[in-house]
Formats: sequence, C-alpha cells, structure tokens
Amino acid sequence: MRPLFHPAIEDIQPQAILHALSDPRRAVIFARIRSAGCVEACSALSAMGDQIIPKSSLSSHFKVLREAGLIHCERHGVEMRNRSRCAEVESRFPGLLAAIMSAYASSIDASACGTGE
Amino acid sequence: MRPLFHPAIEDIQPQAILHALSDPRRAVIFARIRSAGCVEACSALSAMGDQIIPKSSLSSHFKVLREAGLIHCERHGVEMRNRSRCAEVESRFPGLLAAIMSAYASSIDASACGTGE
DNA sequence: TTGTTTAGTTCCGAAGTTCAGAACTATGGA
DNA sequence: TCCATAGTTCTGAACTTCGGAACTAAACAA
Repeated sequence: MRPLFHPAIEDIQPQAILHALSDPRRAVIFARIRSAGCVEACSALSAMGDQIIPKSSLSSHFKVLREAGLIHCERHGVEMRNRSRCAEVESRFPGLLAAIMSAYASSIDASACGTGE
Repeated sequence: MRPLFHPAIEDIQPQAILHALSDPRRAVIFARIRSAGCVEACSALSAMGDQIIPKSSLSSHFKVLREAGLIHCERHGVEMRNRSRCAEVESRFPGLLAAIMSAYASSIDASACGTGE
C-alpha cells in the first residue's frame, strides 16, 4: 500500500473542494468527521441513512476528500484515524466550508419538511 | 429546440451548485456573468485565457449552470441574454456564492504569484 | 419570399470518471 | 503461524464529459 498523500495547505484548490463536496454522500461523511472532531474508523461511516456504502466506494470517497485537502488520515494499527482539516481550509478560504455545510443543512431541512424524510 | 428549463428557487440543490462550480471554466463563466450583471451572448464568453471553448462545450456548460439554478437565460432574437440568479441563491443559501467565488479569486491570486500567469 | 449570416442546440463517438465486487495488503491478537 | 479486521487496489460495467458535424431559429439583405 502506497503512503497516503495529503496536499499542502497552499496546494489546496477550490475546484477540488467543490468537487469533493458535490457528492452528497461525501458531504455527509465530511460533515460527520467535521462535527465529531475525530472519527476513528472509515467503516464507522459506511451507514448512510438506510443504505450501506461498499468498502471500495468508501475508500475512494475518503481518497477524494483526502486529496482535496478536506481531511487528514493516519493509520492507527489496523484502522484509520480521520480528522478534518477545517481550520487550515478556513484560514485559506474563509467562510467556504461553513457556507457549504450550512447550505446542505438547510436543503435537508427543506426536503424533510416537504417529503417527510 | 426545446424550451429552456430553470429550476424554481426551492428546487435548487447545493450539490448541483457545487458540481456546476467545480469546473474552473464554468466558474469563470459564472464569475463574468455575476460581475457584469447581464452578459449579452454565450459566445462573448468563449475566450478562456488563451484558449477558445468550442460552441458545443460552451452550450453544455451554460446548460449545467442554468439547471443548477445559477443563471437565467432568455432568447433575445438570435442571441441569448444571460443573467445571474445570485440574489435568489443568496437568499436560499446565504454566503455560499460569495465564499466560493472569493475562494477562486484567492487561489488565482496565489497561483499568479507563483507561476506568473 | 428566398438565401445568407449569426447564435446556439443536439447528436454521436471517443475519452475519461465513477462505482462496486473480488482479490489483495497490513496490522493485531490467539 | 493462522485468523480476523480494516482499508486499498484492480477490474470491468455504467455513466459523464468533450468537441466536431449537422441542425434549428431568428434577423436581415436582395
């Protein structure tokens, strides 16, 4: 297994962040890591509502988030320790993550009102 | 030619906005429409730095921006009148567009310093 | 009216991306 | 050493994007 690549803060591109978070499942994964501060394992995030994300898909979602500079991943024995890089991203692109995550939160609220989900 | 589809403001999804703006060329197109208030023709935006975007690609970029709810397009004779829907999007997702566009602006500044573009 | 020009859309094949199952790697514990 | 657990990589199928060619629609001149 090749070592995990994490971009330097100055190499983080807005398009990579937007692309990473334009997938609602990745946005949910990131929101959980962000709010938890530190989420122990990737597999802890495989349950997405009533469906399960396959391991291989989950792994590639984490790779996209990692290479976009949104999360930092570190091996701890057999499992992965994931933490968000919010503070770094915030210092480089002020307000970006907060605006994106609150947009998602408000659209979930709106759809919950309408459809009863 | 089928009539142009524009989503209602309450049907605009954050993932569609992020996807639309995760392409730097679309982000540039949108930035120009946004700052101009109203850009007369699609073809006015085909020059992207030193390269020209083909008509068919340009047309599909406009379609993505339109269907994401970011712009409003209207036929005026032979050409298209495009205007941004910033105010509507701002009222639904406060701060989102400003944060995204300023992230792009700051990353262009940063790369201009490094590479001399 | 008819032909020409201009502006944009649609079609379609090639190239690239994403998804998820199967096989694999790496670590920890019995 | 063997097994279980947690993730990664490989692979092919499904989907998306790109751009050239052909098309549509409006404006205008003859």
